[in-house]
Amino acid sequence: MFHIPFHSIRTVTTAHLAQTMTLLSLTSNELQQQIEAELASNPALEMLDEKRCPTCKRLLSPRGICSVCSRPSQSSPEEPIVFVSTREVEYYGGGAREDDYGDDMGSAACDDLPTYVLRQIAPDLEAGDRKLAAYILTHLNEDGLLTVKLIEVAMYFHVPLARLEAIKRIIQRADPIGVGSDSPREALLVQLDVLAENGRVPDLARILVDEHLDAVSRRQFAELARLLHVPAEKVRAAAQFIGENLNPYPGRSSWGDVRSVASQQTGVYYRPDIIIGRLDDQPDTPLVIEILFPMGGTLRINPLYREAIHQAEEEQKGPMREDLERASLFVKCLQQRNHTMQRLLQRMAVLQREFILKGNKHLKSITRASLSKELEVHESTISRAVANKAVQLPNGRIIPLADFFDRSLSARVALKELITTENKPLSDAELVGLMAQRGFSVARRTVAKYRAMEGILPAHLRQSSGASYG
DNA sequence: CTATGGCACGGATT
DNA sequence: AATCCGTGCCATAG
Repeated sequence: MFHIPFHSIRTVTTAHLAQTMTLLSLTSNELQQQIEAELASNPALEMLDEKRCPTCKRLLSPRGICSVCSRPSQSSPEEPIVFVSTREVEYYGGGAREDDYGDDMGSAACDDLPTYVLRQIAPDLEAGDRKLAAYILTHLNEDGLLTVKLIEVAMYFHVPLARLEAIKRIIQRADPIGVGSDSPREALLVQLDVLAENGRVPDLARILVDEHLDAVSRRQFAELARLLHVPAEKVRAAAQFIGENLNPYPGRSSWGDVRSVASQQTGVYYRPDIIIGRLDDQPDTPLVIEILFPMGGTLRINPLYREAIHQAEEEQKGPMREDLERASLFVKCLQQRNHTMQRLLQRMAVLQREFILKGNKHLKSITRASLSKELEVHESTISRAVANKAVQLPNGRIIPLADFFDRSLSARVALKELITTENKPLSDAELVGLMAQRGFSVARRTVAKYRAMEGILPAHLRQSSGASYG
């Protein structure tokens, strides 16, 4: 059964459970819609203005306390700070309706991706440019790449090419970064630019992507090293960086079939629901985990409405009571959801600290079941809480929350390392031995599967990446 | 004969 | 109860 945290046991109805469960599995933008709908249909609910912390701009708790700035004297940096926040949720939710986006979007009732991108960039565009952007966005293929030439669009609309190029540049920097590029190469370059602004990027990466993408994907590191007059090791490192941080097909990062497409699972994802950062961006400080709440302000029951019941006509009282009941249920469910998410992430951050800070290699395989035991909730609660949510890590990467439970990720990373540093192509059977040494006991067949997932060719088709003489 | 990929089964996960 | 994942067996390619 469903475990309720002790302090919130009270009027627990089945409706409560059902609604909490559904709310739990919602993304923050879905939650936003849910809340908006509820707010619109139920007069007993009201949204208080948001109050923000003057120093860090994060949302204050109803009592006016900022979770970050006035945090209790943290005893250890291991303990993460977890809180619900609205920071950085900058939807163009205001006046934007679908019909603002122009009429020429074709019959293709836009997939998620075009609308999603358009929402982000709409505020940055003139009204006229929005139409152009919408047009461009409807000509993306499933990989998120452009299927028309800008020059054609320019002729079609009779606008200068430069204007379209400017729009394209804006699109490319929107969330699945690199979306709207002409080629995987261009997408990668944009991603590199953006990453370079936020952090360090191997200097080789750019030239590799720009001029030698083919060779990189064939893993001809030795030749590249010779060509570029740099150590092979640097080439490998840069190539690895590219593989881990960039995604040549920005569109493929949508939910669902992530793992089936070989080597695409390290993609760029959509808007995060959770942001993990470090306090003041200092190393060795507690992790700050923000569970994004899609709307500013605090949701509560309208006290005036409660008053109004007493003065209402007798036959009105019934329906009004119901409204009130629904409202308080909804608020409770929301609190419940936030509470669960907080506890979940709190625990998760402790368990997977290494992974969060140092990357895939350090992922511990935790199962949802084990976590549910620790937190004393039902397994399905964890499942729902984890489903369909994206986390932004301190290094800026956005991954599905479910990746925290990937049983084989660290094994795959190890495998990739083995292969990229091999001197002669190793057969799957040989890899089994090496993997065992590193603490991964897997079957030969499984090595083959991991290889496939990472998009690594079988041994006999692999270029020797070490010295050409064996 | 060796290295791989396909299919299918069973146990774990959801 | 449905689905996913690791693995064993077998066919096939080199």
